[in-house]
Amino acid sequence: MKFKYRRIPEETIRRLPVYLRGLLFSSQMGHRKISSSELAEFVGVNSCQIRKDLSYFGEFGKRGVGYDIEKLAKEIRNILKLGTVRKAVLVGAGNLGSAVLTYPGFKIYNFAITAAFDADPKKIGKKVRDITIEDVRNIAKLKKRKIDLGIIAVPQADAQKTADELVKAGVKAILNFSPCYITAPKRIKVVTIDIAMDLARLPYYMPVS
Amino acid sequence: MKFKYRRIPEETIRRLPVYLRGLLFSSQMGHRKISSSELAEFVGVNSCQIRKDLSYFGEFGKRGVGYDIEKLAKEIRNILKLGTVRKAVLVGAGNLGSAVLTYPGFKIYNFAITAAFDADPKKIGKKVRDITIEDVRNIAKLKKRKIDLGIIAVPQADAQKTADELVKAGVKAILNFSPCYITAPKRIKVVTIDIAMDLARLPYYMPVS
DNA sequence: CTATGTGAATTTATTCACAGCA
DNA sequence: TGCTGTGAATAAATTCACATAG
Repeated sequence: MKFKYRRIPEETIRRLPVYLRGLLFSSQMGHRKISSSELAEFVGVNSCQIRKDLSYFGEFGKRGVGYDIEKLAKEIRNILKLGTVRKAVLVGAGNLGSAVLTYPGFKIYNFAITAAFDADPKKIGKKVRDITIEDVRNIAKLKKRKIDLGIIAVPQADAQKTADELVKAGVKAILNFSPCYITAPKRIKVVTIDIAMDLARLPYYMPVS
Repeated sequence: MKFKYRRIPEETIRRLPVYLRGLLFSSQMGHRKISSSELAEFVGVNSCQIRKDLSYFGEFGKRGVGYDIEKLAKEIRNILKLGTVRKAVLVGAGNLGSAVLTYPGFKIYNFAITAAFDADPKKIGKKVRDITIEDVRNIAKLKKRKIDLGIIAVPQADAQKTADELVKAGVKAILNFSPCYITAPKRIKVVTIDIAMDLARLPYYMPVS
């Protein structure tokens, strides 16, 4: 790389995990190397987009050949800082929260949910997998446990309050499943996943029938 | 509106449900009208973005005053074609699928999940809410039931096959929760929600500590 | 010859800035 | 005066096109 520092597009960062997923998939199929066009097939992104995205971080391929899958996967993990295990906490152990707690897809990115909280006395004390659900009023005590990530799956009305408490408890980023906009100090990255929101725009694209 | 037809940005469509959610929230707080800057506060989008987005579809506000909340909400519902009830089908009633099935947030967009399928014999025949889980091999029979939307929450390996079957069964759009890219004829809009994917980019934004 | 890496061109999206209406 | 609606300006992202390395 000729080391011209250029601003890295948000969209590029959003796509890197997609590439990583594609690489793992291809690797599981027994492949060792892959071209940008082959990867493009797997992930639904065009090939020069992929090359451009990667070029922000270095030269990872061999011209005329393609990319070594293991090597590229490692590079992407490195860029995304997925190298170390990250502890996460879940707040809100309702239907959606419980699904998140048992979701197997987090492990490959080195995330481990190590604590869960809920406000419902009936849930407090219960065990889901190896996690005992704690009283939401004790979130503050999390601080000692060095948790990097907060996952919010509480009702809309409690979401902002929960976010504030998580920030106080020292999380560095928040994944929000509550259907609302939440704010946090700008050093804390917040990503909101509102499943109804993605649903709501589908009819727009449907033919009038 | 002076009726110059301009291409409507994808991003605008993505934001309309966000505005709608903000309007409903504001309405619940007892407000009747709202300015673009007030709405901007609620939804975390800047005010001229909101005005520009709306301007693609018409003139819905009053200068010097703002927008009538009910009226604007109605207009947005109309643009998004949320006026009629849409039937949806869920395929895959695991943890995530079940959470989707019980998710309360779909109703405000006029979606109703009216059928659910699974491959697991232990689940087939069981009832979740008022839905009886059917055998996944019977998806083809859906065709008669005029379902608009397919929701996929099956393991990665079965996702594409499920999508193909849903397309054959006549769905007009697909919401995919499986962690993989799926293809469909281009008349069928596919939106993928991969919760691990959104998680995976958070460490990038975390300070090195 | 093949597939990468990348400036340049193009397209798409956002923000500015202000005219114009209530 | 206050806030909308919108061209024009700017910024961001994508795609082209090709020189370059293996």
